[in-house]
Amino acid sequence: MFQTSNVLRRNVHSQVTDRVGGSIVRGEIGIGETLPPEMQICEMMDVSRTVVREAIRTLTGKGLIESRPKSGTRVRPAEQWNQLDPDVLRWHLETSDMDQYLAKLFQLRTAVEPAAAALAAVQASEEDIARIRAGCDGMDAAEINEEFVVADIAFHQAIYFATRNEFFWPIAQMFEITLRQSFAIAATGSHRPRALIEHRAVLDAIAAGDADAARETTVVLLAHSADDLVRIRGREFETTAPRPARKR
Amino acid sequence: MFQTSNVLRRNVHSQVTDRVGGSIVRGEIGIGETLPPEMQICEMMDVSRTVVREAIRTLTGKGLIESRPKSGTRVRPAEQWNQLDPDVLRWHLETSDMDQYLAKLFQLRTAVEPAAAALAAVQASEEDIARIRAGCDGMDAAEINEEFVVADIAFHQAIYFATRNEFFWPIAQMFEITLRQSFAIAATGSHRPRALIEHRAVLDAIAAGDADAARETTVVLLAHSADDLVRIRGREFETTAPRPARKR
DNA sequence: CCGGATTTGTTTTGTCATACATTATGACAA
DNA sequence: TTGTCATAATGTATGACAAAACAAATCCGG
Repeated sequence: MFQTSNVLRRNVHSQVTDRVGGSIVRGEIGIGETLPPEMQICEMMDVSRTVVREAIRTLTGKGLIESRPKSGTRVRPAEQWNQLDPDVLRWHLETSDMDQYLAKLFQLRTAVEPAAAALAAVQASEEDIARIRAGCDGMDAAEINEEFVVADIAFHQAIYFATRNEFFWPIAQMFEITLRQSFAIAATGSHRPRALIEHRAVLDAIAAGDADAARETTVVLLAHSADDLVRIRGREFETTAPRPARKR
Repeated sequence: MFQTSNVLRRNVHSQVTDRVGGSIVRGEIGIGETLPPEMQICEMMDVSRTVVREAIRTLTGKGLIESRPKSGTRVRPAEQWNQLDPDVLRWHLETSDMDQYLAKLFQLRTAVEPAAAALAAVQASEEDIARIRAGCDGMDAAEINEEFVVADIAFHQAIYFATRNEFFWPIAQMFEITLRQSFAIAATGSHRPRALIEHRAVLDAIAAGDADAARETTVVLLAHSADDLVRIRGREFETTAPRPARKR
């Protein structure tokens, strides 16, 4: 329990948060179970109670646990965790593999991003559009793979922000984690030109205020990205997306 | 600054969290600005530094602020807040009006819920389906309006949970807040029978494992719900949804 | 003698106060 | 410009006490 992460963090309470949070997400403490009393955790980790309590407050804020005098601090049902929180996400990634994460992320993107693009087409300000365009230009100018991925991610994030609906924003945050974990997701080689064209198509639709076009171009873009992913990672992703113009 | 909320909470640091968090979401502290030093907040609210620090940790955990020695505690860009966090949501609701909240929530639901239903059709376990069915039955058996809304919400939440993709779950959480704030959103009078039929249709599609049917029935259900909302609240909602079978 | 309400006790979190450590920032000096 | 140092803020530790919740023991009426 409370295995030490190899990541060195600035202050002590962040480290404790990391260890306890990791243990919970990893399932070592189980839903509904109570963690050890604060004083015991202090001894286990050789830190003061101040630090332990602040870590507990952080985790409480993320919805992982809840405390009551006498009865102790219990792990809440996973359905109530802030699953999109960067830390929770990171702890998940330390457990489950990248493929599974990417599959789930793609399920979410397939659900949300077309609608987000449509919304952006209606709601985006000049600055929002400039930001999306900057992403495109960045992909264009990218020389190494890493620059390309960074610009790509910035492009997609900008679309979520351009919806002017803050409930879409946490999804954009998730790309940061993806970024840090893997640079191998970029469209490689011959696929890059096509990706660029498709990104421009989305940009143009949003800039023109054409919601339907924005949605459809995004559907195409995501479908091709999924194909690339399958090719790279060698695994089928259960998106259950309405494929753009097929049987149905 | 730090206006006292009329909500009485159990422990002191929750109250401080409420006041400071509210001030930030309300925009009284502005992005990038630093809040007063901890000791000053202590004096302002007449509490110990322990309490203030734990409140700050909570808010840090929700992505609202970040602290550094000497330079102080600054408000982070709203794009990095955990906008789906129940507390953040509540603070938003104390500021912006319910109509605006409902409109944005509906934009999100329109984007996500059809895909979530489709995913659920593929992924749901027997327990998941039983849970969805329980929502339906609850709506059926409901006598007063309040019971109907509770069951309705449980139904939709169950669909998100049935996706077996935890990234969809925080959206289901949002319904709790809606619930607490307003019971006037239910389908009223003559609309209730139709709502029931449409909910059953979604349930049947999911139970049958038919992803396409689940998606389409959900689109219809949401479109009609939106119509009801417009009728009740008297306001047009910008969903930019692909209307089911119309011009386009 | 029994059953239910009440009291008391104990454990754990919640709050306070104080002292000191650490770290960034900005001013001053080389 | 660069380096050093003072300073002001957050970070950490410790010890004490308050409050709450659960459980056991106790009291009292039947």
